[in-house]
Amino acid sequence: MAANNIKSMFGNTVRTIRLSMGISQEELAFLCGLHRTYISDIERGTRNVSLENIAKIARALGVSPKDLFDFPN
Amino acid sequence: MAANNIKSMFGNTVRTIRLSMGISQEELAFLCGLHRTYISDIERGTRNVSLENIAKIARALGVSPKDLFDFPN
DNA sequence: ATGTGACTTTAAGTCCGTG
DNA sequence: TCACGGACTTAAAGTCACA
Repeated sequence: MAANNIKSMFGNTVRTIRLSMGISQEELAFLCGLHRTYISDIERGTRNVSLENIAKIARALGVSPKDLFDFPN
Repeated sequence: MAANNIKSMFGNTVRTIRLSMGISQEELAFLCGLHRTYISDIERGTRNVSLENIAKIARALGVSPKDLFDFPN
């Protein structure tokens, strides 16, 4: 898993925060108002998420959008 | 102009950094490998930019992606 | 040098399912 | 509970002419 692209790094960050909250992908999907398969894809780094969904995910995770980009560049 | 949505805030941040570099939208577009009018749309907050283009823009501006989200939630 | 509406092509995002 | 696929629908990507 080459995690050196923005989609993978974003997905890994989402997964890490979600697991730290102790919730499932389905629960996060519900909190975001997004589809469960979409969250799965995002965490695996296969989706090119756009701004409004980044905001929804950040809100659902209780962080600010920039926290989802807090990986070593 | 509700600047309290993520597209507008992202666009404003891009514009601020671009202007601090003293370059035009056309020059930024060239550095990004994106279209001039697309950059214009982004800065005005009318485009729902996705991860890969966020990465291109950050690279062109010489910042990390999270710097483009450095606004108060 | 930039804003904007219109447009076509591509990919985002949904929803059905399976092991 | 999640990865993954197929088949969709909607929206983003990308381009243009003109103000």
